Amino acid sequence: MGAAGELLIGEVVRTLDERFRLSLPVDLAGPLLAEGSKLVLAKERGGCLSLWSAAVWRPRLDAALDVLRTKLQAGLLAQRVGEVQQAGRLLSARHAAVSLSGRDRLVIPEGFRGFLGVEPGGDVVVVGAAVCVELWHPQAWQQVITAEMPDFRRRLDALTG
Amino acid sequence: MGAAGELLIGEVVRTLDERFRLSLPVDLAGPLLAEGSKLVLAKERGGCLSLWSAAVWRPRLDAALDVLRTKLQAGLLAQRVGEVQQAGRLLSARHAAVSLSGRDRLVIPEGFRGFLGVEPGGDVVVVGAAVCVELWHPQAWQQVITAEMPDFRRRLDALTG
DNA sequence: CCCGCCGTGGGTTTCTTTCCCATTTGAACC
DNA sequence: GGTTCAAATGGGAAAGAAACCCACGGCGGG
Repeated sequence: MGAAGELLIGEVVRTLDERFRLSLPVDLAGPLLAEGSKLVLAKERGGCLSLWSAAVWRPRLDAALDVLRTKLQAGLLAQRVGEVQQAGRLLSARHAAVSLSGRDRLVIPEGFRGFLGVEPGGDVVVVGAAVCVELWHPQAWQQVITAEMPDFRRRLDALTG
Repeated sequence: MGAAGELLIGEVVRTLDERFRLSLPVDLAGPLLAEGSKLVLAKERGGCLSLWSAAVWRPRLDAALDVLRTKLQAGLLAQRVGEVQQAGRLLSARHAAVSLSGRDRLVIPEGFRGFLGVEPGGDVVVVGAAVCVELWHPQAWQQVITAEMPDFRRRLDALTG
C-alpha cells in the first residue's frame, strides 16, 4: 500500500445502468481505493474515460500549480494569473471528483456521458491500465487493441530496457 | 485557506433567470466565498465573464494601477496620455463589485449582459478556473474547449517545467 | 450440492434546482 | 410631498436528480 501499490490489471465488460451507473470489478476497485476513497474521473480520448485515485492524481496537479504560484510571486503577476486561470479552466473540463457508492458503483457525471458515448443499457469495457482504470466504449476499445497490439512487444521491451 | 485555498474546479450548466439571475453550484460558490462575501465580476473575452473573490482580485487591480501611475509620474508617457486614458477607461468598464444573494444567486449587472450574450432563459456554462469562476456562453465555451484542449498536455507540462 | 460472494435492478429518501409569487425598494409623475 | 408604477429582491414550494439502501439472481468455490 505504499505510493506504488498494486498494479491495476484486468479487462472486464460491464453494462451501463439506466441511471448511468457502472459497477467496477472488485479486483480493480479494491486496489484503486487502497489509497483513499476520493477518486478523479478524467476524459482521455473520445470513447475513453480514466479513473484515478485522487491521491495519485493530486500531486501531479499540485506540483504544476505550485510552480505557478512561485512564478506568480516572483513578480510577473498579471500574466501568470492568466496562465493559471487557463490551466484551471481546461482542468475543469477534463476532470471531475467522483466517489464510489456501495458495491463499488460509479455514477458517470453529466458532462462525461456524451464523451464516453455509451447509452444507458450499453456495454462498457473496464480496463486496468496499471496506474489507473480506464472505461472504454467497446468499439473504440476494439480499434485501439487491434491498432496497438502488434507493437506491444516492442513497447514492452522499450520499457524494460 | 490562505491566498490559495481550494482550487475552483468543476463544469456545470445552469439556466439564466428571466431577470438575469444565475444560481451558482454550491461546490464553486462555497470555496469562492471562503475568502469573503465581496466578489468582483469581470469581462474576459466576448461570451465569458469571470467571478473573483474581491480579496484575490484587488491586488491584481492595484498592481495594474500602480504600473499606470508609475509610468505617468515618470513622464514616460507624456505624449501617450491617450493610451493611459484608454487603459483607465477599459479598467473601469472591465469589472464591477457584486455579491451573491440567498441560494448563491448572482445578478448579472446591466453592462455585462450583452457581453455575455446569453438571453434570459438561456443556458450558461459555469466553469471553475482554479483562481476564479467563469461564466461562459455555451457556444463560446465549446469553441474554446475544442481549440485549446489538444494542446492541454503541452500547456500543463510547460507550467510544470 | 450447498453456500457465499458478486453484479444488477429497484425503491425510497434527501438534497438541489427551478419556477413562481409576495414583498420591498427606488424612482418618476402628478 | 404624496401617490403610483415599475423593477428588483427574497423566499416558498414543486419538480427533478442524485445518493443511499436493500433485495433478488447468477456464478464460482468449497
